[in-house]
Amino acid sequence: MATLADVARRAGVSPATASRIISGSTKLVTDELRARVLRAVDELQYVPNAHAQLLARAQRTAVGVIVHDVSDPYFAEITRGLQQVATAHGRLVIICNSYRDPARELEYVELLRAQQVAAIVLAGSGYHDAAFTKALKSKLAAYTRTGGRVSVIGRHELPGDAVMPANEEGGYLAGAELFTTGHRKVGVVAGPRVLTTTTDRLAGLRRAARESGRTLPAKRIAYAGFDRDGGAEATAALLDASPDLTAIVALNDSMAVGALATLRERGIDVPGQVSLIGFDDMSIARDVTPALSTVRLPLTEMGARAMSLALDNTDGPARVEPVEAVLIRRASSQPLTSR
Amino acid sequence: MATLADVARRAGVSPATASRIISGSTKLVTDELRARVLRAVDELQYVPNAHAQLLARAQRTAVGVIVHDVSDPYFAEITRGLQQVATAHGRLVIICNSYRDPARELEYVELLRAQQVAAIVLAGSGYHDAAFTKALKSKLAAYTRTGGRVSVIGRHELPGDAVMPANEEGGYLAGAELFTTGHRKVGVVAGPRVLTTTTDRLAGLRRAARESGRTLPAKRIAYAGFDRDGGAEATAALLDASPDLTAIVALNDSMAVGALATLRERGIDVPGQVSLIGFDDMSIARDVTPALSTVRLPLTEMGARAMSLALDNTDGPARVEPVEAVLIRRASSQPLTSR
DNA sequence: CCAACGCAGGAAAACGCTTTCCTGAGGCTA
DNA sequence: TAGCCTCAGGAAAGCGTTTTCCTGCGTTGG
Repeated sequence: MATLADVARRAGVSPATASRIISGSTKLVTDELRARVLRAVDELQYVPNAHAQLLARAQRTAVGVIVHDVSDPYFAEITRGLQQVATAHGRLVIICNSYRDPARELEYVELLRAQQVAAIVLAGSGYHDAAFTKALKSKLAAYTRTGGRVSVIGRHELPGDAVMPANEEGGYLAGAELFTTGHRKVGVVAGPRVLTTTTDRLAGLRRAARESGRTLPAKRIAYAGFDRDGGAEATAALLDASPDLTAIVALNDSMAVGALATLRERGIDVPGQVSLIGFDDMSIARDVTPALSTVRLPLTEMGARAMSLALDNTDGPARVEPVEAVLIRRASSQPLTSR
Repeated sequence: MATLADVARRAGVSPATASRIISGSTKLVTDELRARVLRAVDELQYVPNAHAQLLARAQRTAVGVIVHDVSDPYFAEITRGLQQVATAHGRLVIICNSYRDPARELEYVELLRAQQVAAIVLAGSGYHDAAFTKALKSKLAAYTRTGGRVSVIGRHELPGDAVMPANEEGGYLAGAELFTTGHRKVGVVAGPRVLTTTTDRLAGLRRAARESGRTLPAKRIAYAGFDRDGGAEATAALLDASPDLTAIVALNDSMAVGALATLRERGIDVPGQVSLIGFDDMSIARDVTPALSTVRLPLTEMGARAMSLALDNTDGPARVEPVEAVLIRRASSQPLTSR
């Protein structure tokens, strides 16, 4: 691997001069030397060692992102927004997949700190796990204390700026849509109960039920993995326990797609026999049949805003940016009365 | 930011000893000192500077991956495989999105080289662009010359090991399925013509046509972006140009989903009036209605194998691992004769 | 004609760590 | 008791950059 010293030697200049030319310092250098150095760079195919640079200039440029899984479309969308803003600012982003493992999440905070990132964005849902939250808090605090910036999507209990999707409100919208149009027995296909996303969305559904004088008994809530197969599985469990459901809310669109598969498999017409509402409005929602009613969250924008917060290092109290949820009516749900 | 020196001072030992304890050297150290150092680490919330470590031990540990876009499900799947293997080997992976911009791809090779990655995996399709390919080749050669490893998915003309999906064969399978069951006018919804993936798959389709004594005239091939909206757009163009098509092949599943949307919009029954075959067998293929016939490529496995190749640094000639394509028959296609 | 100044370029310190090499103390054998 | 070996721990030399500070030359102005 060619080093700066090699380049300097070949060009017959000092490393100092070579460095100045290569990394564009403001200091003036003759065109003559400049040309010699650039030629040497070209001939040696020299690329500066980023780690040495980082060590020498005390300037951190990369940013870190911790998500549950980039290949999950939900996070893919968010990540797209994060990337957009980061690249616009000339920042490299390091993406870490925690695969919903709190321990791994903790490790990644260390790793990003070790990488000297300028900011860390936590894009995954929070956990209901006091010990873990405390540990995470302390690690993040240590990081911010040394000048690192933190921003999170959701989970307000952490230090740093936050982008707060209206999960509760979104759950409420979905619930209200069903309960106010005659549905009484509504099942919920829910993600893991340890995730705050799950509980927040559920809380909204409960509020909607309450307002319509209904309830959401435990047997009408099935928890499973936050993906397609989890949705299929939970829906099967739900239908077995309460065959008389007239509507199902899935707590994200992936699960809703799984629900659709199970319903189709059992020959249950959607929305004829059972109405279905998803959550997130991922692009697949338009493409399944029937098209999925869902609660839209502007995922890409959420990512972009979280990164903007992380990169904007003005002091001051932690900022919280709310993000609105809006109900999208499509073909998979209908009033019960219309039967 | 606490440094190793701070820890050493607090523990009353030399930096050498502290380093040995913290990064687990084989050298023996008394339990007494060990305890003091670990306590200091804990109190100071010390995390070693990864860049300084990298500079000191001349040992590269991260690996780089260049894809078109992680949030595209095709690459998300591949990336999942890449990550799995990398994490199993204790490697950090740096993901770079080129967004199908050759210039950016070139830049990222430099960047990864600067980051001293142990290997670079190129997971995006190749381009038909001689100047670019030459530039890329030379940059990669400079990298391998200094001990870096390169592996690519597809595009065999680059140096290094390769995982070669059977794109041509897959195109052939899709084409044969249609041409041998009575379809004569088959349209193609294709990705950008500069991508080798597009041309390889098309070549397979052409071969199938030829074998059945048919052709694939230019007017029955519509090129567009390799995503859902591109598929919708290309399908519209195709139908306008040739209203008498009885089948369409989309060169990936995202485009197929877009095609489905356009067909539905125009009230054209699938597969009643037009048969549709996609490519890749992404999970969405099962979930649209009708379920999509498609050519399956084991994407996650391809990623895993590419990373394995990249990480296995035995010398020798470049290895090429072929990956088979298999036709999956679902509801979106049927023989023409059955009408 | 000399002092002062401007400016191009180099020497060397610093960044935070690892690791080789060295030191000195203790324990063993003869 | 002398000599040697073992072993814990420290000093210091890197790793590849950047950057501060310094040098020495050529200009300029008085």
